[in-house]
Amino acid sequence: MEKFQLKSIHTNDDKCNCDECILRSIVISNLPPEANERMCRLKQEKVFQRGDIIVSENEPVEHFFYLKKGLIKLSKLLDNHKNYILILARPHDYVSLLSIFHKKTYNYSMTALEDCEVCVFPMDEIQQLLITYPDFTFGFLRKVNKTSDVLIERFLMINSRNLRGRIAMILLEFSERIYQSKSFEVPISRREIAELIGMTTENVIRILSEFKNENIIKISGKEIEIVDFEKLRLIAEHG
Amino acid sequence: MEKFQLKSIHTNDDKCNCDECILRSIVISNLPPEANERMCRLKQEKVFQRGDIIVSENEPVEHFFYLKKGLIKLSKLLDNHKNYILILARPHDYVSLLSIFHKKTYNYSMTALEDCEVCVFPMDEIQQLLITYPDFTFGFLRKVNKTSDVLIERFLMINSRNLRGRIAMILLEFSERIYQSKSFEVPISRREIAELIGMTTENVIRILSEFKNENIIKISGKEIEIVDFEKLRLIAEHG
DNA sequence: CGCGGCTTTGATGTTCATCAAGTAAAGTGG
DNA sequence: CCACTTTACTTGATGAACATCAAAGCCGCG
Repeated sequence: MEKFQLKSIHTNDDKCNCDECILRSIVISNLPPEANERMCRLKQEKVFQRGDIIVSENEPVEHFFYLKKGLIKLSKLLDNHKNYILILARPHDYVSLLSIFHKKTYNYSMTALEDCEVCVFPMDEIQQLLITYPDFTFGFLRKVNKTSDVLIERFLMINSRNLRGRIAMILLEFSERIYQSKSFEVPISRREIAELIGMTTENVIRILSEFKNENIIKISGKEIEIVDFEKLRLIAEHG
Repeated sequence: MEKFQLKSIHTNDDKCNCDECILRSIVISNLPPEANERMCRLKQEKVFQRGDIIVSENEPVEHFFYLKKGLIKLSKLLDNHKNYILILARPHDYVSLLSIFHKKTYNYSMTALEDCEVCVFPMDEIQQLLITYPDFTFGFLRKVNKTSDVLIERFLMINSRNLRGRIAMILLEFSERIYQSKSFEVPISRREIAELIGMTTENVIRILSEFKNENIIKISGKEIEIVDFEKLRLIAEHG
């Protein structure tokens, strides 16, 4: 468990490229210019490397994180020993909004699965902005709603399917949502796949092998190529 | 499936008892008086009877509902044939906030499990209030965050437990969270219990019988009394 | 009174976790 | 850089947990 290293921080006060920022364009679309400038001044850009923990469950909420680039996993420890991965998230996904407004500590951990660029804002300043600009708050409200809906729907889907269906789902998720490519390098271990879709590591491996033998996918190590989308979709649908 | 009957609506323009309303005291604590009055004017109180559908999945979002009194179930149809109950909710639980700000249609159905009193506000007026009073929006933000956190945690707990653990959990939930009593009348059918904790009706019944034979609970029909909280908690913990 | 939905119990088979054991890969310290 | 340890991956065998199927009793309702 590598902890977030101070050395990996890299602040760029010189150039502010917030104009093209997704955060700005989506959450805070129609804010007055001075608010944008304020956001921009508050912002610290940090770079996290694959494997770095961005935030840890139970740490005090002192910053709001916006994932600008990269891929992260959102996870949670349950019953003090079992780890669950809730979802893998890309920049648009706003998982960092999930519970920060009602708890003083983070409810979930965020870990970088690729090298990530993250915008970090002091939480108290964000709260100040929320009070000042209702549009801003409203944008957050929408995002928070959407984020949890996606999570909930995913849970229901996963749990209503048998193991083959779950593996099919996650493979399609990698291909379509995360990488937009029929071949990709799985960013997590087999054990983590298991934690993500609620099954054992052994069965993850077994079913991946089955799919390989049925010529649905090709595997070499972490590299997977989807060969037969039709079959995979059928397996994912039926459950 | 009884549909929401117009006859069951009952508007009380005469007396406005919003002063003691939980919604007001929690979400909109420090609003100026004129905002409270506005909320009060907008409000329609409606009464739903046990079994009434308060809102249906996929209906357009035109109202914001606040459960003032009673008990409801939040449910969702998946794959067009399988029904899932997400959670049972009491007035404080704000499940009506779940997805209304990012979709034009309701994402979940709400059904009255007891006779319910519900405050209904026109959605466009709520949005107006949100724009006008940032505190109001911020209160919502906190509640939305909390609501989804509760749901997510519950999902993880349920799915990490075996069937006996799940039944134990739900029994404790009834006793402690919903009724605050060691004996209660289960407000849903065995099949609905199954839909709530992801198992089959038969096994719900079987395990309830086991618990009865092990002198953990007493059952007569829908009436359940918890006899041995210790054992039940052990079963719920271990999973 | 008969029908359909809810409840209950039993028998059966499938799905899945667990255990075990072995290989490969990756990190660690001398 | 090599021996060593640990972690990840893989396959097979076994049994437990759970869903499914079947059948019957119960109750409310038209």
